[in-house]
Amino acid sequence: MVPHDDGASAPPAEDAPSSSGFLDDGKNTIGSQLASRLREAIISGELQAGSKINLDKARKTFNVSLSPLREGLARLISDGLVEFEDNRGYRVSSISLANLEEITVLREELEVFALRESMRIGDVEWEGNVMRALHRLNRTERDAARPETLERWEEFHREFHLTLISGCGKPILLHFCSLLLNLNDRYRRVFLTRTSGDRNVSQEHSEIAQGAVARDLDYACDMLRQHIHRTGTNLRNHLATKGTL
Amino acid sequence: MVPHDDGASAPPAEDAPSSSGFLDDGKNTIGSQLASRLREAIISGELQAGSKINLDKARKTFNVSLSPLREGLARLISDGLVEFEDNRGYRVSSISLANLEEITVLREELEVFALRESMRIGDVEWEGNVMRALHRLNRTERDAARPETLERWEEFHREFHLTLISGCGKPILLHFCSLLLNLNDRYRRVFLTRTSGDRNVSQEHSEIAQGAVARDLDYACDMLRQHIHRTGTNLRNHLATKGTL
DNA sequence: CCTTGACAGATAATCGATTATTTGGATAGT
DNA sequence: ACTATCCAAATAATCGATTATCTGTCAAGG
Repeated sequence: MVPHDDGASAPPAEDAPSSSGFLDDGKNTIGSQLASRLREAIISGELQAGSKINLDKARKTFNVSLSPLREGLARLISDGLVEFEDNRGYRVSSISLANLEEITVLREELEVFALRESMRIGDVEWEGNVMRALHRLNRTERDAARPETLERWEEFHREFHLTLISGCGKPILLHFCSLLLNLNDRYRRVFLTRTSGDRNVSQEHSEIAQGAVARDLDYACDMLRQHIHRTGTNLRNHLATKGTL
Repeated sequence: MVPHDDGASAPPAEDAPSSSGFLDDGKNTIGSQLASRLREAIISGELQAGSKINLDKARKTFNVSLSPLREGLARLISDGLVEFEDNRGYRVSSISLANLEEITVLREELEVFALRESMRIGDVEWEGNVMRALHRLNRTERDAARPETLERWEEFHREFHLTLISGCGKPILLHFCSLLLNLNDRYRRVFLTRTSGDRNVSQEHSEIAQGAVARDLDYACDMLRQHIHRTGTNLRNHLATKGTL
């Protein structure tokens, strides 16, 4: 058995190919790396919603050739972050009130359903993963002044929600939830750099997680639904205020 | 230089299911056309589930270059019909009992939810579309001896189910349902060339549609759920019998 | 002044060739 | 015999250049 160097994500050297590293995991091809970079650029708001993606400029910006660029963009289409039309190219998916509301509603339906299934059939390892994800999340500070803490918090937050439903044994459902989470996170990162004053998000997460491992189906599902709903409401308000739609 | 076309080149405008399409195309690029051809090949079972897709062979089979081939395959990944791994290429998604059951369960959840929403907010035009889709479907014969009737029936059947939920005003949800329908249709086309004897599928569709336009929420949803469930059960039985899984 | 059509620049799609990676099999060492 | 290592064929990824398509502009005709 190979020691699986887990731990914190090692900062990948900018351009260091395989030479000495024997543990080169996932992101091997340029296309894959691009997909990650583009995804981050879109979710973080660096690439504005609705804007056109000029292949030539993108090619120069990222110092890659067309083929891997298209490859990367193709994956973001699967993620719902990029749209495409024949002969007309790619553009960053638009945001809108209706879109946000749909995402929220679908998260309430799907994530809650997945949580229920997880509680129904999840095993002890799942419980452990949930508690770990909760702990890491609540131990991570979220300081709007330091962007790197935001990014880290976002990562752990996403991880927490996915872990929560990871016991459901339904890969397609997990895939759907993952997409919705992606879409939702973009709204939060663009419009919400801090938590609304009247919420204690850490406590909300704790309540959900503890209800989940205690297999208190109705309680946990209700907490999760409210959690999602509150976030949706907050986002809607900020979108209405700041957004120029 | 002109790409020489061997005999297989069919008139590309042939399969125009666009009910209202005065603008003929949409399938402009080679990549788009390939996506359609590959999708049909997979759903119909021509390309066996789980099999590897050799790019070189596929390139020759379809008389295209690598770029559009990858383009087309990328779209099928979005559809869940093809899987991909870095440096290891593409393969047709596997089928399994668990996969079938998940698809069925998710269809029951999502399609029924979408139907309810459609009945709640769908307009008169939606009602009309439903009735038209129902009529076309029930007027189309399904003769296992003539494959072209099967294809046509499948097309109308898919169209019916999508139309039924098209009034819900939720594009992402519709997208999810469309994917699930794709995945489900593959099972049916591989394992069920005719309807189970104890079912009257036309009547089932009629009941759903009429309940829908009558806005009888609970009735229509219940009928749809049963309809999906029965299909799932039938498929499971055939899969257990014929399939070597 | 408005419409129509043609031209040119911009942009996307595709190709053929090249480079990188994986995989299976042969070979050498224990 | 068994394992590890290295090679070569197969396969995927990437590149640079070419071809096809679109889009805006401008001039001619009504």
